[in-house]
Amino acid sequence: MKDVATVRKSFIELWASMGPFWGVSPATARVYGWLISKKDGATADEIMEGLEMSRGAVSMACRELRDWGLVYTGRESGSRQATFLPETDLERAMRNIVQARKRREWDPILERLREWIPELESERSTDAQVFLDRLKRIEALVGMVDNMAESFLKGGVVHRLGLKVLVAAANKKTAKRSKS
Amino acid sequence: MKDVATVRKSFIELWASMGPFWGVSPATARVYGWLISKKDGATADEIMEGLEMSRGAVSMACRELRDWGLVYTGRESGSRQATFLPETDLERAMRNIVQARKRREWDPILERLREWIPELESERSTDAQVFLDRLKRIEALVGMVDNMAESFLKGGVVHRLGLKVLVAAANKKTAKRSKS
DNA sequence: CAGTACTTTCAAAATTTATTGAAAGTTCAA
DNA sequence: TTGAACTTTCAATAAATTTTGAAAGTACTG
Repeated sequence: MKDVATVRKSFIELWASMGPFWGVSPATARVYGWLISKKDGATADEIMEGLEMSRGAVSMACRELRDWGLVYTGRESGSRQATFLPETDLERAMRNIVQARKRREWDPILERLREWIPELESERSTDAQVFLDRLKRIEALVGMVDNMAESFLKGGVVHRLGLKVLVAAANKKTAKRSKS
Repeated sequence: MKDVATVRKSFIELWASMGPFWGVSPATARVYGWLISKKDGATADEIMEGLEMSRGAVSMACRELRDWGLVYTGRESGSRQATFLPETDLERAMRNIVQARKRREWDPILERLREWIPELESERSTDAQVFLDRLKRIEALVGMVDNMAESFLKGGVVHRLGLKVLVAAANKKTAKRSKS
């Protein structure tokens, strides 16, 4: 039986290692993980102490988290010190991240792909035609993922769609099992 | 009107910048992008020349791409030199990557989350209870994404699901427009 | 089986990215 | 308005990652 502190520590490290995947540095992710694992919000000083980070690092991390909509800044009355509160609705957190990254990274990609296709249309060489064909396929695939992301952002697709997929997957498994 | 060489160059740089997102280094992604943009496969020397990379770098990149199932090694008869051919079915390429990353990164995460939950069940403090509750929510969300990935890997969900989503999104848009 | 053509490895160098902490900036109670 | 309390910034430093190329390894040909 492990105690809360041990699990918390492991959890925070796991969360930190997932940071780069979501587009934030490990230190930033660590702060979010730490906040999630605590009952109440925390001040910069508490975070500093809890994670052994410098004041500057905590400040940077919290600002980034606020930009992502993963942390809110509260203010205890009678104090000047800001209190940081994590977004605990993880689905909303996920949506925030997906939305921001889509805008920053995905949309420009799609735009550039769509720019290039007409530019190659008039080229005659086989080489150009093969390249054009591949660009079109890439555009189609990227566009589709884009549409899925769009739907996800426009409301709880996670619920509507996730359930459908779950059921479909379950049915498939059963079907396969009964065959063999 | 831009020529093929210009578009190719831009495309390769875009592809390189997407590399880290998929889990490969920019140099590795650059090689794949270059291969996709060419009609035929290429030898290590041709890649070296085309991308101004060292022999070692090309060798590393191609090995990594082969590990991911994104490049096949052919051998021209009468020559000792290996020819590298890209996987041009991008949906399959995507599936290869998703599968590999899921196994390497996602599955261990889920496993650890599921390990921690029972360890906290017996803790009494409010702090532990709040943390436990959040872990459970995370587990549910991660588990759901996992199921979706699973379905995607088990066959052309991209087609089945992607179309549904597309249609749903289109319907929604229409509905909204007719309201306002 | 020896020679040559090609490939892979890996330690060192270069580059990129993340972190720190001291200084500048901001806010608020009095 | 002032000064203390707190926050942010950013240049310097540290860490991590990527790239290179020379040396070692492998396999094909005659």
